[in-house]
Amino acid sequence: MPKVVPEYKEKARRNIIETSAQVFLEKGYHKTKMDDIAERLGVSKGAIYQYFRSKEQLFFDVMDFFMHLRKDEVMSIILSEDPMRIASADFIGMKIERALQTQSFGLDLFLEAARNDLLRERMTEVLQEIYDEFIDLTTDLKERGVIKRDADVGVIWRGIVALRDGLILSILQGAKVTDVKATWVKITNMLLKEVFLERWMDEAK
Amino acid sequence: MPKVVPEYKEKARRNIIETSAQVFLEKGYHKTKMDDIAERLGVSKGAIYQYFRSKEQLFFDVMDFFMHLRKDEVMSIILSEDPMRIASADFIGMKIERALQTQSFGLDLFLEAARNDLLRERMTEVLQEIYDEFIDLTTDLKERGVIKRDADVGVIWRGIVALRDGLILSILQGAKVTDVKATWVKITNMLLKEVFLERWMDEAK
Amino acid sequence: MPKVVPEYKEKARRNIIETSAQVFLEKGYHKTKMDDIAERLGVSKGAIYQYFRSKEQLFFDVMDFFMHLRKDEVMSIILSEDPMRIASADFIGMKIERALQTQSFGLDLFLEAARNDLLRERMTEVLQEIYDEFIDLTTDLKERGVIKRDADVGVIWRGIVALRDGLILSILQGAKVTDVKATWVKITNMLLKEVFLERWMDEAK
Amino acid sequence: MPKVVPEYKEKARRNIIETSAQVFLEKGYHKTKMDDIAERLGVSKGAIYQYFRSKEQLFFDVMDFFMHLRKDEVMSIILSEDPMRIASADFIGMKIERALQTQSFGLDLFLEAARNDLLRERMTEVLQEIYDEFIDLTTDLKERGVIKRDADVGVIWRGIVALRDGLILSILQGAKVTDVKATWVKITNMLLKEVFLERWMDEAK
DNA sequence: CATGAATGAGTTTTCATTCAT
DNA sequence: CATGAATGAAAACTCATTCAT
Repeated sequence: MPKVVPEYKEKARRNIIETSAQVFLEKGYHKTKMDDIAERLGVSKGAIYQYFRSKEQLFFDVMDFFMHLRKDEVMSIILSEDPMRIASADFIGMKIERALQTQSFGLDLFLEAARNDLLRERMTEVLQEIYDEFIDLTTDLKERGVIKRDADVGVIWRGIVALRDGLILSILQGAKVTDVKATWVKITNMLLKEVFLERWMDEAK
Repeated sequence: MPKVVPEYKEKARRNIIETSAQVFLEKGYHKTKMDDIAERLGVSKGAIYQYFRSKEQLFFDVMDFFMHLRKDEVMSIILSEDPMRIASADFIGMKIERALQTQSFGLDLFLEAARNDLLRERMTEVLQEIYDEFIDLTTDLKERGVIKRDADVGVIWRGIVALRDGLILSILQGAKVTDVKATWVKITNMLLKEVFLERWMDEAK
Repeated sequence: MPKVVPEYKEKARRNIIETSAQVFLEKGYHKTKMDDIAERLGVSKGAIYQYFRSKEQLFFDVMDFFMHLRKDEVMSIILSEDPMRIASADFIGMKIERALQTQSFGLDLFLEAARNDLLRERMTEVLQEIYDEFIDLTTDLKERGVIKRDADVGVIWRGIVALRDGLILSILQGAKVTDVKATWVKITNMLLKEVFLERWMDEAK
Repeated sequence: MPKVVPEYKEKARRNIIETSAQVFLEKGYHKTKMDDIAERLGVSKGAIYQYFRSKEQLFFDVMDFFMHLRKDEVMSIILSEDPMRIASADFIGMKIERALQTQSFGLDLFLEAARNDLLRERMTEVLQEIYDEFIDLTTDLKERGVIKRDADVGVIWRGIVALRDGLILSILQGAKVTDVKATWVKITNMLLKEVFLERWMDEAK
């Protein structure tokens, strides 16, 4: 490992954040010990403190990382050629799998973050950013005749996101995977029909 | 001699559970200290240990209490004369208010519970109980012509519950109350229309 | 030990302060570990934290204790029937002995305290209290013809106190005990002659 | 080939000592981190370890440096044409200013050193050196009729040094600057009168 | 030689749990 | 039974020192 190059430090930071993200995801914030993270990284505890002032600060930066992941994820879906694929069993299936693996899908981390004023503000900010880009996009799509002019896309989109999170939560509470998948496919289809013009939907299929 | 002691003990247990539930709701599981609970109860820490082996056991029983609360709540809605009131801004408004007050609405407690094998099983059980009663009820309603014969009520119900949880989560992440209310009203209406016969819905209004 | 009586807690606090004072005196603030104090007390570390929020707070209270000790000491000398005994080899001898035992006589603790704004203020306060009582007393002594009307007792008193502290410091730096004693006797005699009327000094002898 | 390397090394050592001395003075021994010193020097931590085995060894050498400073200071005063200037408000004023700036005037460093056997011995040694030179000088001055033949110059000198240190300490404990200056001027004048012949003192003015 | 990232032993602090009163 | 002081096993964080680059 080249330690003298200037980029090294930034790379190391990045590495710590991504590894910590994994561990936080698996064990939750409170059950994750700095020792756990250090062990996973294969370094000593002290090394982490060279990059992050405290566990709280590390969590802060991990959450920032998660938010950007989420944003990128949402954007990539919206901007994809086939937004209808959201309404597939596969789409939710992937989420479910990750939820079952990590026992949380990060929902508890977001809830933990919601208890912190600074992080809550940051979350609101990112949410707004996503929403703004989303609205720009849909305005364009309305003009191009892809989605209905009178559709309240904000409502539909918020509904889809909430449905996803709520269903993930139900999975964690023991709901059956098949039930959850069926629910997702049925309801997202209903919601998307409210938004997309018939003609376009047929083509998408 | 009347053996009042066992009854007293049960009452005391109950009291501890309900008070602990409050505190867990407010502060989350990990941030709640046995001291906090004892203080809220107005008793000494030692007293709690007379009724519960450990903090974990207490949490276990508190979660059991919560699950039954949830079940009762769901049942009372389903059995009410006017199931359509679910699809009102007021209904979700109440939830939102509580979420904002407690910073969690208990979602984090359920997630914490999901990490515990025993509790997760228990949750699945209760969920199934609710579902079974729900199916009984809807079979009856189909026969009485209140809801459509071909409606997949399971999907709709799961969707509504997931939507509620997901929207609460979005509130905690900083979404605007008005947006969330609008989303709830719009989508639950869509979902309920899928289930109830037109005629009945008009009457309900 | 009766633990339920209300006075117990105050007694325990007192005990911790006095024992900590000893240990701080012997090892200095930074080299004293909470473990050291706990061990000397014969209790666990945790017990100390039931009475003091932090090591810093404990130090604060220990310094308060020291200041009152100092005040009482000064007062008892001033109010004694024979203030001239200050100017004796025995008087400084006692201080020297304690300084050699504790390697500091607490001077380093006062210096440590001087770095803390709150403690410095508190020290100034106590100093002023001592000074005020001192002035009251000397005004009375002037009227009763014990000390000279034109004597600047403030200067003399400050000089004596400074001399004591400075000589203690020199002892810690390796000065010879006999030299220090001789210095003390000679100079304090000079200073007191400036203040007391001849007649009275003869009597005192 | 000129062997400049060893000279360079000595210069570097010297530089580290002087800079460390500053930092130790400002923050005290325990609160000074090797990082602080390295940063002030503008070099890396590792570089310091090329010249000093450990923080303790560095402190040792810094104290040696301080002792020589003190010795030089004392000697320059004694050897100056006008020893009476010691008894001026300006003289103590300078010390006070530095004490207030550094919050210690190094007293805590000397106390810290006093706890170390090796350093205490070293201090005693230097003290003795100063004292010996001092006695040589005063013997000469007695013969030249500058100071009284029967004066106990050792006592007076020790008194003055102790007074200085004691007053500095009182400043750090919150004593008023004007009070301290007045005390210094008054008492040093008294002490010097005991030593110098009248005639000489008049001239000095 | 210089660098500064990494180490790891130590230190403060917390808190569920116990147990003498 | 109830109390709450004491316990002790963590856990976060610090920093002098080392060593690969």
